[in-house]
Amino acid sequence: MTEDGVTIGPPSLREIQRRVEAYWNETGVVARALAGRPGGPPFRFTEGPPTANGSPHLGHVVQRALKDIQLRYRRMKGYSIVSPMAGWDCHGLPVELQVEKELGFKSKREIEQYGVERFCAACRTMVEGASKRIEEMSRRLGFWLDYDRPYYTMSAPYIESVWWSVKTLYDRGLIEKDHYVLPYCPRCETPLSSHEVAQGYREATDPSVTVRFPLRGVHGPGRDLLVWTTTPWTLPMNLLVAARADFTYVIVREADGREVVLAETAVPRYFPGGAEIVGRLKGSELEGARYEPPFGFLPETPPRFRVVLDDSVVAEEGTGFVHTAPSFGPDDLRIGTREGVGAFDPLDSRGVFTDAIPLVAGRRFKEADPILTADLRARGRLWRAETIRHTYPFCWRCDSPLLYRAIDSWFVRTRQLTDRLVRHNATVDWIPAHLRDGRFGNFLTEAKDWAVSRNRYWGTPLPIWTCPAGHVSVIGSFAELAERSGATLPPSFDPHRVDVDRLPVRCATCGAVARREPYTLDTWYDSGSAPFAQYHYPFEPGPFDPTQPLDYVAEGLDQTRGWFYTLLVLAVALFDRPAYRRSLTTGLVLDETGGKLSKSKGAGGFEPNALLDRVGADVPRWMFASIDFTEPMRISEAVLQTHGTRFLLTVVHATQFYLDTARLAGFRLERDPPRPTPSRLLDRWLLSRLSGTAARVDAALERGDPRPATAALRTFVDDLSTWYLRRSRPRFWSDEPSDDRREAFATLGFVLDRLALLLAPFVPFTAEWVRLSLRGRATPTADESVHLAAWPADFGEVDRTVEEGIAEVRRLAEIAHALRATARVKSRIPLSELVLFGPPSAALAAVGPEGETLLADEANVRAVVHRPESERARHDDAQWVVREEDGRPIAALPRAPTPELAEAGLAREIVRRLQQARKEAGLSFGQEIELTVWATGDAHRALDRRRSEFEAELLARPLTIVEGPGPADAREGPPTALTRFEPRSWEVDGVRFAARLQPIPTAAAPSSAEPVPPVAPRQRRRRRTARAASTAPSRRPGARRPSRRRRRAARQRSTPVRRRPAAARAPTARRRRRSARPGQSRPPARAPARRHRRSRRAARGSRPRP
RNA sequence: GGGCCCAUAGCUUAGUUUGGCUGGAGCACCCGGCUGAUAACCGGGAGGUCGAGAGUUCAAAUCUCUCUGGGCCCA
Repeated sequence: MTEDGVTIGPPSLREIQRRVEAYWNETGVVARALAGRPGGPPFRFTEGPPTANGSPHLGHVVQRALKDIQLRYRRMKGYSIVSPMAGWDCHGLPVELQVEKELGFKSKREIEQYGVERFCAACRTMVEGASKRIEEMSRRLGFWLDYDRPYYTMSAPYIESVWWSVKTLYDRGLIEKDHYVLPYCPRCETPLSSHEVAQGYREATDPSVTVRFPLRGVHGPGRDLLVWTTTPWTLPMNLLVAARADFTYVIVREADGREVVLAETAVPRYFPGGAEIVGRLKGSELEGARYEPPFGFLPETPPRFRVVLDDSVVAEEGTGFVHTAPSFGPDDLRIGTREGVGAFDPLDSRGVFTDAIPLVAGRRFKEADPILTADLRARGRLWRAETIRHTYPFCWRCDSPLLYRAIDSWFVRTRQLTDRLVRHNATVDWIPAHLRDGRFGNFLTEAKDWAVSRNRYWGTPLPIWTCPAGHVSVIGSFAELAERSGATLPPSFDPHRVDVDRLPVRCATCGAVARREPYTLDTWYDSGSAPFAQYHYPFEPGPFDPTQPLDYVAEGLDQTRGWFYTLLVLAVALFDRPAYRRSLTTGLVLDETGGKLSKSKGAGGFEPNALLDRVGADVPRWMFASIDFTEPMRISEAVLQTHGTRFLLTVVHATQFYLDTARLAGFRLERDPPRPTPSRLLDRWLLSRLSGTAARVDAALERGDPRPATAALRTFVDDLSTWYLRRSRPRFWSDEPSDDRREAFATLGFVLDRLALLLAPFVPFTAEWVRLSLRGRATPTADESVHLAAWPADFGEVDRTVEEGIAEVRRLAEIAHALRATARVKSRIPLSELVLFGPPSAALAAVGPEGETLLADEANVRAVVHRPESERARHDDAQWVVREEDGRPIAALPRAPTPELAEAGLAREIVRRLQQARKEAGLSFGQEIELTVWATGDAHRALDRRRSEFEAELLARPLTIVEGPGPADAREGPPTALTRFEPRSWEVDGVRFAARLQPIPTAAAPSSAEPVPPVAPRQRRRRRTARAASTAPSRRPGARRPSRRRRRAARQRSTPVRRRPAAARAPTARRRRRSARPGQSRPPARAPARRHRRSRRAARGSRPRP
């Protein structure tokens, strides 16, 4: 990536995001990608429409990231995405309540006074605003959908398609009106879906009363049934008492001589002190027993107030007799219907008692509890009154206690579909797999009929009309509506309640004016229609194929009861097929403490826009594709770092290393470079690793699960950065355009180019930057985008021999490092040989001398030699450290270097200190210096013999070597801005030396005239330590003495230092020489020193040390 | 009350489908080393009752049962 033709780098992740966004915007890449390649096979997809009623949260981010990964992969594979449309779920109670809140409304009456039309217009405005916010977040996240032509569930064509489906279902007998018990919010004056209810359970205190129901006839008088309830307000509506046929009931004589009847299992709960049992009978013997109703407000016919048998009665709580008020419980209604006693509901739509129950007329339902209880007590009917703590449902939006009541409602007869739902679901590939037969399968078999009507305003009007004679007409299109109403629909026709209800629809059967059923559709019905309704099917030709399920959907776990369910029901009911082939389901996103990220609580630092501002899109994308998203996800800064930042920075810096070195070497990567065929072992190894990684990534994405792919990529990038590059650096620094250097660049360039392709679905910004940077064009065109490139068709071969050989080299290198640690010989000091006992392993032998060279370099030994195990004895412990495993010798290393090697090591040591001193003095990489070194004895000899080497590596012109102890005022430790050019002294392993370095002023680098502040030494560590210190104490209460390192860091912190941005540093003469381009800010690290050293060594015929 | 899922080092996790090597990584920590692409890197160390218990088996992180804790759903 370039800016004004000048390479800058390495950029931050945010900077990468900014540049890539600009490039996409300028070149129109997104539109081209969305248009797809003509003729590609379809990949069927539908965006699950988010409810447009609030601000985006992290839950949106995870699903959008995962969807986008799959879609990008399919696009690169040549599929045509059907459809890439964004979509918005516009209707429903959440939207209405949000608007009510904004308008300050508390009841439906206020809406009607305000005007339904105005109210719906306000809903529309709200939806448009909220959808823009989610759209904006999605765009920033890099989720490429067609946001310019989205589907809205509130649009006229969409609604018409929904109407078509309602009519189709009705014609198939799958939609009916029924009287059914539903959770009902008296404040919102509408039944709620189970999905909505589930969000509102909480602990509540309610009355718990046990009431006497005196028996009549053969079982009475003088004997009472004990009946328990937590809803005394329903007692006036009691019509029956249910008992269970197979329970044993006992008759207990009380102190006053009266007898009560209850289940035997309930006796310990009701008579903890023991009971006088005077009789026993089976529940079945009580069938038909008549009793006095608790209140006398209702007529006794049809035959009410008797004991009936039902299996819903449980032994665990209550008395074994269940108060049955058919309008106020599902079992109650079922029993009441079965027994033909009808139903009775004296509450109005706000849950207030009507005059039918004079005792509590005008009271809200719960307010009746104490009044009715007092009345029962006064009449001697109350056996016991307590309170109980239990979970009770409240309205998830307005917090009113809900009630269960029977209400007229339209149902989709999903129970008629159960077999087909289960059968089609069996073909779905669920990720995670257990959902298929577990939670989702379970839900399918247990699901009740789906109540789809809502007594509300902002929703798809239920297209069902009833005439006074009771004839039902279902209208399935706007044309039909026009025909039946004799009206011409204006172009601006808005198919919501007001416009639709203006039209005088006539009954198809008798011609009378019919009235529309005054309901809106459950908004889940809207979204479940998305696969066909987004295309206005069947009214317009489009890509929707009714025979084909979607290939892929991805949503949160909550959608098993929501969208996944309604999609399936409608797919089965309308098209008799599954709705999707594969479903990826994510767990909940939690904050770092494991708490919910609710909108009301706010999402802290993880609010999507704040997060995107902070770290860009690729970090959360990579994170969500890496962690186990099928379980609840605790998101924290640490997780973000571990699973996001770290990986991306490694990719970026590896790329930047290539860019810097390739530029100086004048290497240019071909566009779409062919796979090189290098001869070097390391290169072949890297290519083989790439091949294996690519195959794994492809298999994982094909399977629809990104996790194995990100795991493989993480390992690969780690291998690339920490092994391949570490072992290959000198090749890239090489001054001569050798075959070796060319192969190194060709290999790394090719691998990074391919890596960009493999990363593109996951981290589109970073991948784009890598790809474009490699091409190095000042103004890249859309054609060059990684997202318009084809997924690699051929992954290349995995070379097992090479991979196993390198694995063996790495294993042996670890042993060699361990031996050095035991011998306490620093890596910097070369040793003569690494001895390997026994014949070379097959893996090592297969990679030949090159493998051993690699091992020798890594171990910093002059040679790797093999000796028979029998020679173990010749490697005595005084001279050697030996690694043994299971009593057999494995490897050995000399305990000390030869004098010659020790001197070479000492020289390295001094160079290393002086390089560090250069850095600490704030000198740029190419700055030439005037250097004076004072040393005595071995150190002086080591220096003196390597004069030219020192000059070259340290850019010391001139270099003065003085035999002597150096200036008395030489300081130890890192310099300050003031002392950085004054003499310093060091002590290394008992050897003292001192040096003074000063920059040589040049026209281009007037360093003494324009002082450069010293670069902070160990800046990284200090920063990290500071951070750790700020967070650690809370985690580690046991106050330990600070480590030596920590104390050292604390000392260093006290030195004020400033760091100058790299770009601000003056260009050097060297850089000017090497590149005609202006403004290059950073030549490759250490390039000058390494180059000189390597070329001289090459001339001498010795290997460069690692 | 019922269903599904999860539990491996301080944190993130591999291994569990199909029982078999001394349970493997990364971060963090300690010691040492290395370091001008990297927020790094390399070696060593410490840290694990594989949530608890029981069972099956020659052998259990893995299979079975029970329990505990957590999550989600249903009621």
